[in-house]
Amino acid sequence: MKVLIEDIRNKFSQKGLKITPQRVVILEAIYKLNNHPTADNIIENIRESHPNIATGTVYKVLETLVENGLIRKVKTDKDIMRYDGIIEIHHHLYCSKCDLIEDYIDEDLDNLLKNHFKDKNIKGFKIEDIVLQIRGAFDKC
Amino acid sequence: MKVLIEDIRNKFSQKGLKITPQRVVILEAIYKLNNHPTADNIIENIRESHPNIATGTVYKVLETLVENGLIRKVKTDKDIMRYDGIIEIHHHLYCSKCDLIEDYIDEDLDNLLKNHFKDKNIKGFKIEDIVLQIRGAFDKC
DNA sequence: GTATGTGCAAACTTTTTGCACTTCG
DNA sequence: CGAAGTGCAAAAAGTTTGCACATAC
Repeated sequence: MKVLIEDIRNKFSQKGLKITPQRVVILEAIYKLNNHPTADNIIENIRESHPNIATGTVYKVLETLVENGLIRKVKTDKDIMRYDGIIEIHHHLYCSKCDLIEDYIDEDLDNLLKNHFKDKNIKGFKIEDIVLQIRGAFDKC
Repeated sequence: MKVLIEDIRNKFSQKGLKITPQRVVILEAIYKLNNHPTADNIIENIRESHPNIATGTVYKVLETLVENGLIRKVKTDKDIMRYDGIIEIHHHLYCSKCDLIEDYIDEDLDNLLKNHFKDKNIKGFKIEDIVLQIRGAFDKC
């Protein structure tokens, strides 16, 4: 994934967020790592270029990014939070043998779901979005 | 939900697990609470009848139950683990306004998915099960 | 009787918080 | 300059661990 700093700066501006080196480097790391990193993965990754960044800052920045829709939290059944730089709706393949979570994009599937829930609505509940957790095993694992 | 102690005891026996009062009361609590309780919800619930149970024991029992397929962990984007007493495949409605997670059962949907993934398989990945995270808002919230 | 399970308290991990200091715009 | 953001260190919250004791079978 090609990551342009200029794009990242624009995203912050569009949301009215101040552009700070910490925010830029954190969002850049999420895009580069692009395998649903944990806060720790991110810290490790940016320590090279930014050794003085504080853990608290990283968590605060991540929270800000989530609130502003620049990243998403990924649901897992571990007690470590993971983050996703892709904000368009997509699904996740969870490996049952290791911690790998891969993205899965499938427009046919999204259309299928859209049609299904157009006919059949859930009473007392208004759907905002649907994400599939597809659990299984990667051949490589 | 009617919870029969005898059923719970049988489940433990079938898995070769010793029947202890702690295990019985914990599984019973999960069935009774049936709203995807946290470890804390469970402890609170059983303290009335079982005031001396240790936190560590509750976590160990929960882990044993998960390993033996008697309960499931529920994926959330909070850092608190939640548990589900329903082990058959079903989907979840996540409220975007509060912490409510409701079960959603839809056989038509399951058939739709089965057909979709029969035709279209994901290369390098063998699907074990699929759970939908349906995010939205309950009218009551 | 023996393998398995529990209680307890301490430790560990991840995340949050408060406040003085700094920086962006 | 002023509002917003950061660093730091302490603490909170949730979970795990190790070991002596207790219990199920």
